[in-house]
Amino acid sequence: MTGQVTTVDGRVAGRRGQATRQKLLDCLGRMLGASPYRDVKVIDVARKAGTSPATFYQYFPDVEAAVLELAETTARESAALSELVTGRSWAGRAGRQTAEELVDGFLAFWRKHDAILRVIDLGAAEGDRRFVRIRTRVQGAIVKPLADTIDELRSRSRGGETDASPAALAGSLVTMLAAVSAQPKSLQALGAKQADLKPALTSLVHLGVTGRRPAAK
Amino acid sequence: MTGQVTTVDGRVAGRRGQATRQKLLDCLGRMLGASPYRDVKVIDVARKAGTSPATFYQYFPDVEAAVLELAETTARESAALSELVTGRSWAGRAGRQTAEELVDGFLAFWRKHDAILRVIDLGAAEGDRRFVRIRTRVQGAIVKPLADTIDELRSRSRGGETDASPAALAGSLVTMLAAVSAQPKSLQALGAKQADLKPALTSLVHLGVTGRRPAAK
Amino acid sequence: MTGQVTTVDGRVAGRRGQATRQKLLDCLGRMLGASPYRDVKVIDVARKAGTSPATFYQYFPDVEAAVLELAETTARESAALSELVTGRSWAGRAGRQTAEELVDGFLAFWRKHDAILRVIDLGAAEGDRRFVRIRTRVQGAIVKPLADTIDELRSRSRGGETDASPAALAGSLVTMLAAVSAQPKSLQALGAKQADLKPALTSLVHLGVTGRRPAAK
Amino acid sequence: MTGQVTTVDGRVAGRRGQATRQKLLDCLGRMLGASPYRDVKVIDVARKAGTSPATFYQYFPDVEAAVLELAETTARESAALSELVTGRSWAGRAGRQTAEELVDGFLAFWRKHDAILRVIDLGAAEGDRRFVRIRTRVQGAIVKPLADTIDELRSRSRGGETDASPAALAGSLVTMLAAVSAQPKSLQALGAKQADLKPALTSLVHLGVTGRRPAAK
DNA sequence: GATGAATGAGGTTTCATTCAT
DNA sequence: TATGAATGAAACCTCATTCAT
Repeated sequence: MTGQVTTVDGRVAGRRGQATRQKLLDCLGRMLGASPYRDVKVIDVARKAGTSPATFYQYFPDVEAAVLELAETTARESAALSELVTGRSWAGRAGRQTAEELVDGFLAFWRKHDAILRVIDLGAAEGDRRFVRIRTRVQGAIVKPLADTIDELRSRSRGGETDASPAALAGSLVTMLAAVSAQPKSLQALGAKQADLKPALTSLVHLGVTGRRPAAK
Repeated sequence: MTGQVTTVDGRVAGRRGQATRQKLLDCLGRMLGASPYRDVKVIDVARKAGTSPATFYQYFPDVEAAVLELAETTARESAALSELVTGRSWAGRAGRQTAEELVDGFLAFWRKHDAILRVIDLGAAEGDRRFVRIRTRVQGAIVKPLADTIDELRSRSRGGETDASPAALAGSLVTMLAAVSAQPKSLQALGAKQADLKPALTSLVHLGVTGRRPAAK
Repeated sequence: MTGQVTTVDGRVAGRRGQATRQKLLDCLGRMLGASPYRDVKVIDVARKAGTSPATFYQYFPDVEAAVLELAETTARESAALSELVTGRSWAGRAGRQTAEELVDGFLAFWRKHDAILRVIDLGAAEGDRRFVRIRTRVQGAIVKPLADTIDELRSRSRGGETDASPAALAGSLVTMLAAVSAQPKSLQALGAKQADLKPALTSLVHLGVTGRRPAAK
Repeated sequence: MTGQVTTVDGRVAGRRGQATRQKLLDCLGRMLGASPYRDVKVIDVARKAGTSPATFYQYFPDVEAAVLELAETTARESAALSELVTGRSWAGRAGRQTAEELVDGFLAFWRKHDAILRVIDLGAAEGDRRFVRIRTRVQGAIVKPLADTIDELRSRSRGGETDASPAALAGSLVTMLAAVSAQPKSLQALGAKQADLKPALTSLVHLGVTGRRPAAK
C-alpha cells in the first residue's frame, strides 16, 4: 500500500536512503513548528538534517512535495480519529463522556500534529486542491461518523423537526475544534481560562449532536 | 488619533505620498487574496501599484509591515461587529433572528476581509505576538459582548447550573464562525450543502448562547 | 578672494542659502569623523543637517565636491602653520623650544582637522590629483620653510658635508608628524606611553633639522 | 595552526573551494591597488575572479571580511621584517648600512603590500579595532626590536641622559617610514627628488636610533 | 548515496539624482 | 529656496538547482 519509496530520478531507495529521506522529513516537520512557513527553505532543512541541499533534491522535487508527504502521513493517522465517535452512546452520563472523549482525543491529535495541520489549513484556505483534499480527509474522519450519529439519533427520537443538516452541524463542530486547537492562546487572550476550554467545547459538541445540554457529572 | 503617517525615514507624508502609500496597501490587499502569502513579493506589489520597489520602501520596511497595517485597519473596522450582539433579544423568534443576523453579519465581514484575516490567523497561529493581538481584537469585538450576554441570560434564568464558562463558550463559537468562514469550500467537501451551512451555524450559536434550540421560523 | 558662493546651477547664494550650505559642510565634517568615509552618503548628510538630499544637490554636485571644499578650507587654514618655523632659532635651548612648539602646533592642527585630513590622505594615497595637491599645500606650509631653515643652518656651519637633502629631510619629518597624529592610538599600542610621544617627536625633529640632539631642558 | 578554512555556512572547504577562495582574495588584493576602497564591490571582485557573487558569498560575508583576511596574511608576512633589525650593528659604516637596509627593506615591503596596507591604515585611523590590531602587529615587527636596540645602545654608552623613550622613538621612526611609503609622490611634490628620499630616511633613522649622523659612505 | 561547489535567477535594498511644487 | 516624492540603476544577497566527483 505504502508503495516503494523512490528517489526523484526514479531509483528505489535502499535502507540508508530511506533513513536520510526520513530524517529530512522529520526536520522539515520540526522546522514547520519553529518558524513561519514563509521562511522554511530547502537549504535550512538540509542543513538541519545534517545533509546537503543536493541530497534533499534526491528525494523531493521541492519543499512543497515534502510538506505534502508529511501531510499525507498525518492524514493516514487521522483515520484513527473515527473511533472517537463510532459505537459510542450519547445518552445521559455516557453521552457526556462521549463528548468529553471526543474533544480530548481531537485536541490531542491536533496538538501532536500542530505544525503540519497548520500548513494544511493554510494551503487549503489558499485554494490548493491537494491540501483541500487532505484537509477533507482529516476532518472527514470525524465529521462523517458524527453526521451519521446525529442522523441516527434524530431518527430514533420523534423526528420531523426541521432542524439543521447533520453534515453541516458535524462539520461546523469539527471545524470549531480544529480552529480552537490551532490557536491555543487565542481564547485565553479573550478571557477564557485554560481550564474552561474543554468543558465549553464538550458542552457545545453535546448540544450540537444531541440538541440538549450534557448531563451533570 | 490616527497619528501622522510617516515614511520609513521619519518624514511626514503629504497628500501625494499618502495616496501612493494607500495604493500600495490596496494592491497588497488584493494580492493577498490572489496568491499564497508565501509568494507575495515587494516587487510585485510595487509593480501592481504602478510604482517602483524603491517607492514601496519609502513607506514600509518590508511586506510584513504593510500587512500589519492592513490588519490594523481591519481590526479597527471589526469594532462594528459588536452591534451584532449588543442590545439584542435572545428569546423566542427574536432569538432565532438575533442568531441568524449574528451569523450573517459575521460571515459577511469575514468574506469581505477574507485575505487579510487569513494572514492574521496564520501569523497568530505561528505565534507572532503582533498578529495574536490583532486577532484577539477582532474576535473580541464579538466574543466580549457575547460572553456578557450569556452571563446575563443565565443570571436571569434560575441560575445555579454548573455550566460552561461564558467566555469560553463565546470564544469557541466565534472561533467556529471564523474558521468556517475561512474555509468556504471545506464543509461542502464534507457533504454539507451550501444552503445548510447558515442554519447549522445559527443553530449552534443559539444553542451555545441560550442552551436551547432556536424556535422554528 | 573667496569668490562668490554659488549654487550648482550657477545662481549666487543669498544669506539663507549660505547658511544651509554651511550647515551641510559642517555636518559632513562631523560625519567624516564619526563613520568610515566609505559609508558617508548624501542622504545621511542631508538628513543630519535637517534638510533634504535635493537641497544638498543645490550646492554640491556630489559628496566628493563637498569634501574637496572642506579640504580647501583646511588647506587655507594650514598656511598659518608656517609661523611655527619662520623666524625661529634652532640654537641651544631656543632650538629645543622651537622644535617643541613645532611639534605641538602641528599635532594641535592635526587633531583639530582630524577627519578631513584623513580623507585627504586617503584620496592622495589613492592617487587622486586634487587631493594630492591639497595635501601638498598643507604639508608644504611647514615643509618649505623647514627645508629653507635646514639649508640655511648648513650654509652657516662649515658646509661641504654630503648630507641628506633638506627638502627630503623636512618632508620626511613632517610626514612623520602627520602620520603619528593620524593614528593616535597606534604608538601606545606599540608600548610608547602617551607622555613620551611629544619628547620623541621633538627630539627627532631637532635631530633632523640640526643634526644634533636638543639641549636638555 | 592556520585552522580549517571554512565557508560562511560552516562547511569545510575542499581543494577546489580553497582555490576559488584564494583566487577571490588575489583579485581583491589587485583591485585594492587599482581603485579606491570606496569603490570595490563584491560584484567586481567576483567578476574579475571569473566567478559569481554567489560564490563570493560562500566564502566571505562581505568585502570587509575578505579584506581582513588579506590584512591578516600581510601581518603574518610582516614578521620577517624583524630581521632587518635584530643582530645588526649600529656602529660606524656598519651602522650606516644597517640603517640603509632597514629603510630599503621596509620600503620594499610596503611597496609590495601597498594596497592592503593602505586599507589597514585607513581602517585603523577610522578606529576599527580589528585593523588597529593588525596595524600594530605589522609595525610592531620592527618597532619592538628597534626599541630594544635603542635601549641597548644607550645602556652601553655612558647612560644617564634624559633622552626620549626608545619605544616612542622607534614607533615614530617606523610610522614615518610607513607614511612616506604610503605617499610615494608626496615628497617629490614638496621638492624632494626621488633619489634624495632614501638617504634622508636613512639619516633620520640613524639619528633617531644612535643619536648621531651616519658615517659617510 | 551523498555532497562539495558553483551559479543563474530574481527579489531586496539602497542611493544618487531629478523634478514639480 | 527648499523639499516632498519618485525612481532608475546598480549592488546586495539569497536560494533553488545542478553536476561532477
